Amino acid sequence: MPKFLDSLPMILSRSIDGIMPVYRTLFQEHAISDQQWRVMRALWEQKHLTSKQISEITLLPSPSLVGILDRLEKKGFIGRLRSVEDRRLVYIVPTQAGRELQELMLPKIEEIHDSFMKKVTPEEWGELNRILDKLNEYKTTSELVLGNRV
Amino acid sequence: MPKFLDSLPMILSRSIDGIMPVYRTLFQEHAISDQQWRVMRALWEQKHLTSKQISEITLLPSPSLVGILDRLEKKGFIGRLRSVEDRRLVYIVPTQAGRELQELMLPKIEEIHDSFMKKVTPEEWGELNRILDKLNEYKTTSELVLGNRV
DNA sequence: CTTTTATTATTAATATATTAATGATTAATA
DNA sequence: TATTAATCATTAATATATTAATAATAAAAG
Repeated sequence: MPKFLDSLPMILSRSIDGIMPVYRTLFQEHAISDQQWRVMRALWEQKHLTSKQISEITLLPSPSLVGILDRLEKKGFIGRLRSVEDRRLVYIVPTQAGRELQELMLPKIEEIHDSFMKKVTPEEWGELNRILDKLNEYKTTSELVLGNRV
Repeated sequence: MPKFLDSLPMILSRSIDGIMPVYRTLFQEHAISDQQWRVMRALWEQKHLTSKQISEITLLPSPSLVGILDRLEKKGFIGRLRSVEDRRLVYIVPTQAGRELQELMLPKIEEIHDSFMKKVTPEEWGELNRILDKLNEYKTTSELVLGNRV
């Protein structure tokens, strides 16, 4: 009988609840939210992205993204550009102020990341990734055939 | 230079995004939310709890809890009882319908839990918990003295 | 005993998540 | 080509998260 607090959703939630405040201190210094930073961070690695691509990269749901992008646009960190080849697409691009924010924040984000990496060995970090991947693997064909439900 | 997608918040978010839908199918069959189930589940293990205790156990923030409890009360799954010894406290108790819901859902929740447990070895499960705990350990005194920021 | 401080649940304001639906546009098909 | 189906961004409605504040009550301090 697994205890509630030891269930998979709870151990992951506790972990996130412990980790995010460390980042959030930095976010608050720049008056942006977790989600808003996720978008800016995604734009760092690939200069311009459609709304849908951002959703896939950041894991932020499309309907939420509309408001998040609205607020980033209002703050002057991004711009929206309607595509001419496919008029359904909207390209999101960082503004000058957006790029400055990225360059200001990214080093500190990496500092925080490093501070977490120092808490575990590289082997442990690899194990963590591998185990989480295993937990998220889809059921195999044989399991399906045997009628096992998830 | 750690890639955005390999950062700690992102790997945990991806994991949760992969795991919760499995539970959510069950939740939807009973027309309750993740959070509403968390509260009912907490009440299973300890028959009556104050709002604050529920918040600590479920990791749900107190202000959110007010609405969550409102909706559970409206659905007839819980009741609120003002304490007589300390009139600041409100005890939350499952109703008959609430207990029936718990008994209906808990076995299936445990089935889902078991299906996840089958994906990893007991050693891996232990490792996962241990590594997550390590990542959430507070900085040591020596780190603080050395001026290392998190 | 009175004033101050803490605690509990709650409200308020804003941001985000979830699910379903929609308008505009493009791709696929008859 | 005309119609149908698919895609993208968005809206809408409701639920939850975040942060700050508040009313009621209790505990602590003077």
